[in-house]
Amino acid sequence: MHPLLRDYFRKRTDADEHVLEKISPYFEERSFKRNEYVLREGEVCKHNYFIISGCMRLFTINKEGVENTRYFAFEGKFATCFTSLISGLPAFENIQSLEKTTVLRIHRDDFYYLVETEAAVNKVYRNIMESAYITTQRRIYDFQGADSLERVQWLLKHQPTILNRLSNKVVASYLGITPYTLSRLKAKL
Amino acid sequence: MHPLLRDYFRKRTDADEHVLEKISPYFEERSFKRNEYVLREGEVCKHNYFIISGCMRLFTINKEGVENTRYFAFEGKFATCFTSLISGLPAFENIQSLEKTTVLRIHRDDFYYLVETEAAVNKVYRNIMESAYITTQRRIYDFQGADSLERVQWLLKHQPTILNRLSNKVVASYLGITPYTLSRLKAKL
DNA sequence: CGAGGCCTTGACCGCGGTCAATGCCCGTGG
DNA sequence: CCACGGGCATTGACCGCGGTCAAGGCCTCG
Repeated sequence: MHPLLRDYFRKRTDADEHVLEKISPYFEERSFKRNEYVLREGEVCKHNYFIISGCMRLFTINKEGVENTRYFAFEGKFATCFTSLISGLPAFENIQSLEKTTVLRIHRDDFYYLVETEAAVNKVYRNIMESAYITTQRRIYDFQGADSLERVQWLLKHQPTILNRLSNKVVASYLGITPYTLSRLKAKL
Repeated sequence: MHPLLRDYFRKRTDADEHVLEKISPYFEERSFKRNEYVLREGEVCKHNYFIISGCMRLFTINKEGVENTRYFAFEGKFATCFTSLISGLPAFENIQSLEKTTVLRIHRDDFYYLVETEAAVNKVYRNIMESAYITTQRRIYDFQGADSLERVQWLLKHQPTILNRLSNKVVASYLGITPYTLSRLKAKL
């Protein structure tokens, strides 16, 4: 089992080496180029991706073509479109790699099989869902009523590396403002 | 076990009568008056509430005193502050009954004990978290970039009863607009 | 070297928030 | 039974934030 994934399980469960080796074969390594689409809106999401290196984003595109980024996943995090993975319905979200990215992916059928049969995976899954829920709620809470300046300051406080690592366009779509406004605000600071 | 709660488990698990009767004693009945606070920001949320009759809302108040309602729970739904229940940390959200409300509540310690030991409760919990996550994501998606008129139309389409059952003030805080704007838009339709 | 993509910056303006005034509904108490 | 008061809904006037559009510059890559 890859050391990053081993760490992930070790931090969240008491799974022993035997269990980890049992889980390991269900994951397979894949690579994506910079800006490659991993999942497109309308497709059914078949995999859960654990990121070894690089970065992905989960985002939607509304009917006017405006992008809204929900989530950035960096090394050592899972990324998938849960709304599709859970339901088996077509996704309304896209997943895109923002850098050259290497992942371990697990098929949804295998994943949910393990959730049902392996306590460690059940626990990790619960932990992922809980974290995703809390993070989402927290972000809504922090952004509600916040103007554009406050949103940028929020990012500086909570995820400052993002501002340097990723393009203005992508960051702006995360903050719910336009790249123009973001550019003006960066100039001020 | 109360028939509404029994239905809830029956729809989501294959738990038999024996299991349901084992779970049942962990729930206790409570009532709340109209507009009573069930949980205040800063308190730790100790219970998960299953609503038998009436209605509650989960909401935050930002530093300017503006309310933001996340979730309405009606009969036959669970309501709690998960961000606090999961972490054991003080809530940044409030829970308030909007009508005279009767609930079955279960203590967080009992609840997580059952999540660990009873497959049916584990499954129900997963189901709740998944639904909460999907609902939140869906709402963000539908609201992103939507102007005030589109938000009201969204509510008419998805939860039309809310517009009659609850006050403008509360509905507006759910839609992320002011009661003034909501009032103007209702006049138009 | 040219094309395309992104960043920057200025000018414009419209949506919706804010504030204030008024009216309505309803519960409470004299 | 009526008078009073508080809370909410309604509506008009105002205006500011931030979105839109356009132009220009820079960088990268083929």
